[in-house]
Amino acid sequence: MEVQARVGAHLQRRGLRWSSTRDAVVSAFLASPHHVTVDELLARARRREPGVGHATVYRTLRLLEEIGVALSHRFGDGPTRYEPAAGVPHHDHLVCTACGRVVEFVEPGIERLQEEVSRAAGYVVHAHRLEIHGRCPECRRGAREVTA
Amino acid sequence: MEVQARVGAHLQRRGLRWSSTRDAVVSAFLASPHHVTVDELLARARRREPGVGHATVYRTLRLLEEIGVALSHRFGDGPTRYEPAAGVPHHDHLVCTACGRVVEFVEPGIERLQEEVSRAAGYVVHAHRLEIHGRCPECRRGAREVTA
DNA sequence: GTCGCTGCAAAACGTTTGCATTTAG
DNA sequence: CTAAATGCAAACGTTTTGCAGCGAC
Repeated sequence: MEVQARVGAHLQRRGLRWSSTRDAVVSAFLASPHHVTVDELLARARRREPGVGHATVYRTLRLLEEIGVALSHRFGDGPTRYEPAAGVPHHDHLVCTACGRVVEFVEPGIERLQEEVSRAAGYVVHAHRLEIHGRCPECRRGAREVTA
Repeated sequence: MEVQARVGAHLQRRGLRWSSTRDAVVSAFLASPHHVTVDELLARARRREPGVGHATVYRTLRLLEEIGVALSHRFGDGPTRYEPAAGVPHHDHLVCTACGRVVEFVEPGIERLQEEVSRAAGYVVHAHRLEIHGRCPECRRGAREVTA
């Protein structure tokens, strides 16, 4: 597993350890769809390691972010959501304001213009984040309610 | 004052009232720089009406957002920040990851591409939000620390 | 045997809400 | 007089932290 190896290398380099709990959380993360919440991850990790506490999930996710394997987003209100950063090309998000569904998209032109703007302002870019909020096609017909 | 009139009209239309506390908060908001926090607003409002509670600031800000006079942003971690929505053209934000400074910019090409992406996906856009995170020119030279 | 990791509970944080009271209309 | 608005404190949901014990190396 590519990602596991990458995580392992970082842990070793920093004198950190590989535990079965950590393995359960990382595996849960890798097996999850994009934009999972900590609670969803906790439930999945507990299927393998029933005693996992939620603090551990938070701590592990922070580690994965530092390593560059996970990305976090806060769409609208609720809890922070996580997605893989490794092996997944950069993309932006379309968020439905009615049902909460999130769609990913890539628009090279936008990426390029962002680079230009940043360069012109003299910034060294670390990250960027674009969210478009609107009603998705399904929610435009019929009174579907908020689900996610 | 244009904005005050707009707020007044909405209040009347909805059977809401214009109190001196509300006036203090709205004035504080209008007199503040962009991207103020609730705490900053509270401090400023208290200069005129010392007893204001923070719940009132939150409630008033929510009202201003509903009316379309204020916009909220959550850059990175901290508290929600507010800026005027009326009379200020749409813009995006460059956030310095070192000092927290926020610069506004407009890039019509990005706006246009966002519209195209949304239309292609069948979404009806309500809002969009683009943040670019990086080191600002000042923070690139010298080890300036996080301030905001 | 070290020192990092863990679960738990408690704290922290920003925000919202319930309620008794005040106040605008 | 009615109902909206207020301040306070308590509640909320999410995330972080302190700590004593456990477990990897």
